[in-house]
Amino acid sequence: MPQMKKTAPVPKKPEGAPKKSQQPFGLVRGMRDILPADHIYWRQAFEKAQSICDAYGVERIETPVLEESNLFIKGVGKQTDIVEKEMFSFETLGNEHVTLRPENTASICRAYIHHGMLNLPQPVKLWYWGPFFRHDRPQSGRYRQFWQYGVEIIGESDAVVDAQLALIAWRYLKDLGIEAVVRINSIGTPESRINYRNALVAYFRPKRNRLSEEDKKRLLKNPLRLLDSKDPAMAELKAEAPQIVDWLDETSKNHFMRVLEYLDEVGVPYQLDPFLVRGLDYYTQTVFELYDANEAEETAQSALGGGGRYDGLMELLGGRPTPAAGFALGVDRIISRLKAAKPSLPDKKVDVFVAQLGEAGRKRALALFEEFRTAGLKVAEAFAKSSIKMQMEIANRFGARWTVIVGQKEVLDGTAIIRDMDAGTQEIVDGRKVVHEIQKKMAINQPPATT
RNA sequence: GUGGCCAUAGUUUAACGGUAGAACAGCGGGUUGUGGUCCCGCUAGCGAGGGUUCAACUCCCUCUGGUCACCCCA
Repeated sequence: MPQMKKTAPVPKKPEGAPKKSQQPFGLVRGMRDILPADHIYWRQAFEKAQSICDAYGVERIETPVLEESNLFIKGVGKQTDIVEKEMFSFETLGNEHVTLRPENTASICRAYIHHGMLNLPQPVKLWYWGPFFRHDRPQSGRYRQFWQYGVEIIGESDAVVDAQLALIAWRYLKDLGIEAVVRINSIGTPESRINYRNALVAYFRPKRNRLSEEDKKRLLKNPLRLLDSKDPAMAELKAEAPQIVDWLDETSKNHFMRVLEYLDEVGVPYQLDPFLVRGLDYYTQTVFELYDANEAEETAQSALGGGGRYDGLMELLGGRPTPAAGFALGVDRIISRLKAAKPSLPDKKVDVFVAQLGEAGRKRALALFEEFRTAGLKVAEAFAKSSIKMQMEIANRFGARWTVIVGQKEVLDGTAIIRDMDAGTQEIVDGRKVVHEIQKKMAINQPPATT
């Protein structure tokens, strides 16, 4: 249970004063509620993810939100920002050191090893959708609990997989109406990365007095990060800086070329970005990020997702050496684009509203509702309301095409009233055939099925 | 973690050194069995704590939160 911090003693309320109820609870920093109004978008995004994964033979996996801290320290990399300052870590009552997952790739590799998935036909293709946690400072498009949709393809080293992943991510966004551009680069093998790193340091060290304080730190700590410095003075320095492509071995170069060829073939727009390095240690070879093509400049939060190959991770986590690649997309950012593009999606309208009057009418309506529902119609009600006026108002709010009214009189007569909500006309029909009557009307009103 | 800006009902907001108006939403009415318009009413607020002052929502400080930028990422 969360404990309130002990502060100054709460002053006693004067006797007889109107008791002010407790201060309402707020949200924990960086957390947020996703309200019903937004679920139209969330649902759309989720269903699209599901269908595209089905189409590509990618199967769903969910790993726990809580993992051993060491999994991430080892998997993501001790030196990374994620591990150094962004993890929600704590010790359990059983003295376990656990962490709320900051990303999913390490967990999925853990699951792959744990369940012996190497005995499955390779590659194993998995997708996930769920919440992740990073103790970052909240900002536009950045929350401490955020959602990711991701795909991992494990057990295949061919370049076609890299291209396919970028394709799936790009295609997914496009199907949702978001034009994205893939920025892509190769960082080669761990060896070429180290060589390149040394070359970078050699290049920048003589120029270190021209670097910002921030960049000086990077030069010492993580020289690759110098490449995505936003310091304008860096622009010219970067232009002359060695590029990693020149440090790739033949195999890596070849691999990268093939990825690009495949992307050309399927028409995925990409930009070569020689300065793209990613913040997680496990990447090898191909790395890519997806950006909103309509966002003029790379503003802070325009990255919609990223991914790449991580051939060394499985072994690092104690499994057999297994090549793998994947991507993750930021669902929250996608949703905000969706909302911006279509501020109001039409509410799902209801076919029929069942209105009732009097106790007998209510009983009949209860049963009638079930009849409609079983028949597969979208139906709504407000049984708790007794005024017909109120019910009509609610029916209207539901956007009901028809309202079926049963009151005392109709129950006695064995009839029901069908009101056409658009025309404002109504007719009396046989109470046992209401559902059938509505279905007949729907058939008339519905245009013939599209081809 | 660092810096700028901000903080009034559920939401968008107004005003004032002497304790707050509005719009939208919500709820209820406009005679008892009928909606979308219109009219009326009701509910609901100064983020928390401290200081200055006769008096603070209004000035000052701290905290909390939001936002934007950096860092980094999704």
